[in-house]
Amino acid sequence: MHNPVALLTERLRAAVAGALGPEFAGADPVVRRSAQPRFGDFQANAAMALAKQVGRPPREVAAAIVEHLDAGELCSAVEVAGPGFINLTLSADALARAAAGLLADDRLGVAPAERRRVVVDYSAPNVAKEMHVGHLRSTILGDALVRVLHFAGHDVVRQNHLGDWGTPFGMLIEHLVDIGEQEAVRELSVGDLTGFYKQARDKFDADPDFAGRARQRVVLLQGGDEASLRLWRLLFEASKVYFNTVYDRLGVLLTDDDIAPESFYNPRLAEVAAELEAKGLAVVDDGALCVFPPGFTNRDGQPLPLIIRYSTGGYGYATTDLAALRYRSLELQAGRILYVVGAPQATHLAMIFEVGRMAGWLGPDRPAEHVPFGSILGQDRKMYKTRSGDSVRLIDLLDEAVERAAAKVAEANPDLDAPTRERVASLVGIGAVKYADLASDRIKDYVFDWDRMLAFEGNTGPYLQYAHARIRSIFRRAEASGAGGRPPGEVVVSEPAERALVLQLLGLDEVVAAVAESLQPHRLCTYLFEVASAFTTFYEQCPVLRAPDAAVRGSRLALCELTARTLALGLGLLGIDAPDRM
RNA sequence: GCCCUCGUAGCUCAGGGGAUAGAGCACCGGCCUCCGGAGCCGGUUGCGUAGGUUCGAAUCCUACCGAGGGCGCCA
Repeated sequence: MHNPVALLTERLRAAVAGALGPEFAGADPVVRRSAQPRFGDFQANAAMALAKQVGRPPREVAAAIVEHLDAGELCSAVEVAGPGFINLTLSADALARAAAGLLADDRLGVAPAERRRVVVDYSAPNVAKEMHVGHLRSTILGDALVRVLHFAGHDVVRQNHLGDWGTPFGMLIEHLVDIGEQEAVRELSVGDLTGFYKQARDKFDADPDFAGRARQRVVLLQGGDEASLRLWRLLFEASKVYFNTVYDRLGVLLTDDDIAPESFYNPRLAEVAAELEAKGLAVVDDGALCVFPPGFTNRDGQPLPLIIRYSTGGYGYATTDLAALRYRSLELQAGRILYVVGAPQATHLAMIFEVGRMAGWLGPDRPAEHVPFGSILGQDRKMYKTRSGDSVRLIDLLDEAVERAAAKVAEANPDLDAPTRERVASLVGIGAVKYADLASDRIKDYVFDWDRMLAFEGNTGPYLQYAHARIRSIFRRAEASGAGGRPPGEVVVSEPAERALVLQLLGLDEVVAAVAESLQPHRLCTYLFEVASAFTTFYEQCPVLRAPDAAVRGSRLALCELTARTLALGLGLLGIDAPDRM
């Protein structure tokens, strides 16, 4: 245990119980990083609230807590300040011991969480349809959350809920028949999905004959017609090839094993409908089988239905979503089910979850959570589009990112050989796009801006990658000078910049736990940026290679090592690679 | 009409019960012959509005204003 907040909370908790009686043993001491250095490293803010409860002056309560506090080997100073804050300053020894602990720990102090099976639904592109910026957020956020949850110690099950079923497939299959199987497969697998879909759509709208064939084809397909299914599989497989090239480019963890498409649930739809009916939850309304979860109303204030079975007898996405929810809960045995899906689907998912609870598939011990996110906007504050008004193809966006990054990298470091430069450009370009997406609170829309995301200054991916590469270069230089960089020495914390850096490095456990709980990767981004900032100050004020003596030099190299590892690990949890040179 | 989300510095964003609200960019003025400026220091400007809860509110609640989104057989 290297997490100072956790350590101090434990000690303060005992002190509160000692000072005020065992009935207060459960009270949260409210330990936080201090707002300013003159208030110490941490502060415990519980005394004011507790004073109210026990009817004693807050400073007196704070003093009593301090009196009962056993933190001698942790703190060099403990004092009551202001209205009743308890300011805690960690001793240099405690900081040095904690830093040494981090250095010896592959997990850099991150304590494993109580293991749960967490199902994460994300990405979910549509077969025979282009991946665009909307899929970008779900894919990147989902990937980062999967990595964080896994590292935190959970058993993560990825679910890529591909859109591969429904009415559009009639027209897509007929279009495939029209242009020939080989040509269709070629177009789709190389990524000309926009053209393919649009042509089918145009014919559907313009040609009544084609539209009729398309409708007929849907009936055949959903009726299990083998010839139609074979054509449908062609579409599916070709699209999968394309999706995998995009995923590969993006560097996300999704594989074919994670694909659980809509069609996977087809055999379960009738079952779901029957179960909801049997439980008395679903009723027929206007010929459609519906569930009316409480609390949802339509325009006219009437109860809003979740339609389980259309009056035509077909099933829609609501039923598929319910079948998926049931599968994840009962068959995958999920302890937590996450949906990384855009904010506009909030009402739909809330209804799905409510029905899931009514059906007994969800409960307090197995919750489903919507992880909503906002839209990507252009500089005009409207949905990010190309100049011609089309949605931006994800693959084009990634190409442009790498191209722009290549120019930046060539400028920053002209000495890199061509293959390295190419590799670094890819890591920096993709990293920049990912980081820009992850760095602000996901619930808000964010403004897409190439210049800002690729800047080497500010809270950006390239800045953090650069910070990491620069630290690695210190070690290369140390080794080249023959003085030897490794193994790093024993940590000694004396300078203010050193203690600030160590304090920051000790915060990883907290932030990883916070991200795993709140599902907000931007907190990790903020943390990493603060690590890099603290390092910059340290590097500015504390000579490393030209330190006054070998012991100080060894200690500072150890701090460099810890910082580099923290940055690399943290970026890795966001799905971003940190090259050793760039 | 009802519901959801958002509104913090000129711009892009953190902070989401605790002390004097921060960062990057932009602007102005200084500094450093520095381990690859990821430079450093100082200055200017801000919590949409009005109430309420609280020892304490940018943070929680209510209303209003503004922006975006959703609201029955598409997914």
